[in-house]
Amino acid sequence: MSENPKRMGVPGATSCFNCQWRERSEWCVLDHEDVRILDDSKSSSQFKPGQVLFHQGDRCDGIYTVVSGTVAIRKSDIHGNTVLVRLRHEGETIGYRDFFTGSEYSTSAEALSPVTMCFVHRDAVQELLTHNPALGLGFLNQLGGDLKEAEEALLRTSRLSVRTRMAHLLLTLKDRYAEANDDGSLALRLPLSRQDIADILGTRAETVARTIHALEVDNVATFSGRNVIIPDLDSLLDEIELMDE
Amino acid sequence: MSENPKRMGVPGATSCFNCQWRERSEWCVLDHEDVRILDDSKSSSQFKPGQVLFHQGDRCDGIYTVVSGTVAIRKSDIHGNTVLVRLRHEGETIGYRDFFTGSEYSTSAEALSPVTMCFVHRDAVQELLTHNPALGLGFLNQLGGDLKEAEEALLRTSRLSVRTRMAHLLLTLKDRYAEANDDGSLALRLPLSRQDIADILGTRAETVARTIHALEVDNVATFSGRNVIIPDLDSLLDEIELMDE
DNA sequence: CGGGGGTTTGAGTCCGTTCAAAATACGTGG
DNA sequence: CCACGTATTTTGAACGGACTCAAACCCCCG
Repeated sequence: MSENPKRMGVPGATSCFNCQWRERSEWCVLDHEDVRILDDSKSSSQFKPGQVLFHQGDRCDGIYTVVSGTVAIRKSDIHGNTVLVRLRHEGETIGYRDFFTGSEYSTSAEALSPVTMCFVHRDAVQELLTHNPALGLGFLNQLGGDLKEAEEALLRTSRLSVRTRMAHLLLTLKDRYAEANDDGSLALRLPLSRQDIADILGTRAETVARTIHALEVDNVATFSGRNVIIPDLDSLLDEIELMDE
Repeated sequence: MSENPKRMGVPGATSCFNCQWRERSEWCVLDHEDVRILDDSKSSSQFKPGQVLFHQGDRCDGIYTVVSGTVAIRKSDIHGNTVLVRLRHEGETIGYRDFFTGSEYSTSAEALSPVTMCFVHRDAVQELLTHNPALGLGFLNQLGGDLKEAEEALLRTSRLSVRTRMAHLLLTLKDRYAEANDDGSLALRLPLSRQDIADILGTRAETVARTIHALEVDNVATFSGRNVIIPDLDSLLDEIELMDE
């Protein structure tokens, strides 16, 4: 988790050449020459929690990659109501859908924690894409994964109860946020408000509160604010059962 | 609609060079040389209504394009329950998501009408992709569009009533299937069973029947089997109203 | 300490589900 | 072409999960 303590250093100090996140992203297919192009055109920046990386409707001029932190992708309707669509974490890319399909962002992005981002301008992306067809395949793969997730979310939302969906959400969040306690239980701090949870589950904040209460009664998970304790992973898994492959 | 009556002719008789569907698909970016590769490796075939093009779990060895007819994409869970995920029509491509993300199909495809398909083997796709980066961009664009649709469907399912979603479905189907009557009303024949409609809307067949009844009472649409008449498009549009951009 | 947003709780209602039965459409063979 | 068996569709009645509106509560921060 921390073989390189300098990864949180000053943004400008990091070159794409030795960026460990690049190795794990779709940018990993680039050769030396192309990495130089990437390095020249990328700019990185930091955001405080609550800060907005871009707004829905803004011109989409390139692609972001999360270097560290958690980013919320939100979508707002005509009434100004805004719903959380998904989360993005370190190593993941942001804004590439709009980059490939339209000229402006169809969502907004907001930092949920202190966040470091890298931005690659559209010209550079375009150039790299023609240089290296494998890069396109990387994005194709990424986009395909997102589509798969969206389709699964659709099935979950229309066939599973809020309680089951809540359990499923906890299960996915634990992979990224949970740490094991000595007694075998799991502890995690949610990056989300109750309203955000409601948005992801496709329900209301009140229902989320009630569902959380129900899970506590059955000792599946204990909530205190954003801190969650899962005493036994198995009982959480039992909540699922009826998922398709 | 019919400047070329021969387009429904024997599959083998059509070359990619003068295929009007190619012009409108992501294959349109290919140059003369690449079209030859495409033409050499493509094979076309016909399917009767109800016939399956491929099963979930089959090896994905290439990409299909619909030349004519309507294809249903279905997903089945472990219990064998199967749900309709989406429809694909002439000019659209099938199976490219699984092609780019995995090695086997995550869905099944079934002909809903007499269907003619073209199949391009993975080797040819791979070759064309490296020849021509623009082809990758085409698929990127396609995939991005699918993702956008899936996200919108997700929001609709979790925030709109079944009735509103039904109206929305009719609206999208009319674009492809409806014909105007002399009295200004629209007539269309649904390619879907009630159960299929229920799957798309994320509800039950019984609820679909009741919703249809309700729409008839309010004179928004009249159903007789799979035949639908929409007396006034405006009253159907009124059912929507609360959609986001 | 006194807001003020996010969260929880309560009570009542409604939409959609469930299970069951009736009705209709459909395909097949006589 | 009709009769029959099966599958789909419709209807009914009862139930229940999630929503709505509203008030109380609790932190967090100034």
